[in-house]
Amino acid sequence: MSPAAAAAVSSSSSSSSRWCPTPEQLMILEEMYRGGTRTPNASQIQQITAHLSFYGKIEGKNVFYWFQNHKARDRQKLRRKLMSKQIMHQQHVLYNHQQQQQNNNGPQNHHHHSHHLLPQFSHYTPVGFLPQVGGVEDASTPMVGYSWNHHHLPERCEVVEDKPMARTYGRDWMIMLDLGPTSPNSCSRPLKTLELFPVTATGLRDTTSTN
Amino acid sequence: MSPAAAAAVSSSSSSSSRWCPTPEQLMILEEMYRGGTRTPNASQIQQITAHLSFYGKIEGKNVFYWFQNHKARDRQKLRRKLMSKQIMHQQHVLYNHQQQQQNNNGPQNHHHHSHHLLPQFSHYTPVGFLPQVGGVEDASTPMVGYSWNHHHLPERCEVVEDKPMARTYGRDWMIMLDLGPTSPNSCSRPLKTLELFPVTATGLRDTTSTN
DNA sequence: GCAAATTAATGATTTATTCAAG
DNA sequence: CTTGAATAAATCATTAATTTGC
Repeated sequence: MSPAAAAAVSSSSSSSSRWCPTPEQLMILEEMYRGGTRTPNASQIQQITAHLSFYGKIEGKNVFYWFQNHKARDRQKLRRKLMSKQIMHQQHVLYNHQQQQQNNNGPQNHHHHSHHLLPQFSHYTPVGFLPQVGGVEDASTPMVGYSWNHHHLPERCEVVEDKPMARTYGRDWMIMLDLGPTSPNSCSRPLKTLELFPVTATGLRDTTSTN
Repeated sequence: MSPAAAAAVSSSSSSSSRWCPTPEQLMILEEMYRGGTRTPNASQIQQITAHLSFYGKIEGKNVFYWFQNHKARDRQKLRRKLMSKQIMHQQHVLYNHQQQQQNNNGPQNHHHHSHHLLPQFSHYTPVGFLPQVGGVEDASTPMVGYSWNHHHLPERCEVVEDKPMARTYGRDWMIMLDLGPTSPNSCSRPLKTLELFPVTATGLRDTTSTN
């Protein structure tokens, strides 16, 4: 899996501060996503990474992030869609309301079941969390927030390998890696022998300011 | 809530689903936090983990999570405090208002400089993010939200080494790990030797064996 | 005193937001 | 404008405190 691994690093340029997926990689990822993969666990990510590394430099975190972002933006897109639909609906209602007030005629077969209106136009749509299993894609069916119970998964959900155990908590995990190429800061704190009690964390100040 | 039913997970080894910090570990972590550490990077986390592993089983992710949670809850606490202060202030104003309406006497030296009121009572206090550098602790000084500019750091901030580049994205990263070693438990928790230690304090904490 | 039943803390995950490279 | 990267907020879940009836 190291073939392309070292690719860009030493050779020309790049050192691109961020991963740039090749078309093949992207295709594969999208296919997997379409196939139902949403939150791959550690081993899955490793596999995927290994697989994709054949087409170009890539790391596990890239895959991790890709799925996170894709999922989030998909959901966001969907939310936006629903919201606009909502707003249109409200406007529609409002419109009809005004119309009715202005001229009380015409049955106007508007079928607004007043229920199923979103909680409210709070700046923060409570859309909540959907279980991350099947493809959420279209969701022409509102089911705004609120929990499901399996069945309901829109056709996709084919081979969701994912350990079928209820609540697949990968139970695996990430650990830090990639300790800064060079001494992160002053020398390498002996690290062994643990200078008993650095009671004052002085050395390690964090930062990551303002974000 | 649930009956004691859950307790029966046979294997003595509880396989504690979650890390349980020993008093020593906790002490050290808190000291570091107090010292200013907020979002340690990979290498820092590794060091810390190494350190703490001397007092009991621990993983990098535990340290990572600990800081995340601690920081978040600190912020939350602070936010709550500010909010209640806000509310009290409003109530105070309201109270005075009513008083004034009811009986227009008494100068009531209430010193409410109407400015310095938070943007508004939007359901979502914009308190925002404080830069996580110095000890935020008391914050008797409001400085509600709004950016600082270094200087102002309360005494702590000594050696800020960390790349001084603005917006230090020291982002090194995590990679997946621990793909279930097939027999995760097994291995008897070697506990890294060290086991022999006056782990003392509260003999009950255990954490050792079986877990 | 002591467990079962509640509640409070807090470890672990997921989701939403934000920042900035290209 | 799109999207990789990173952080913060919200949430879930389990353990420790605490309360309560005996």
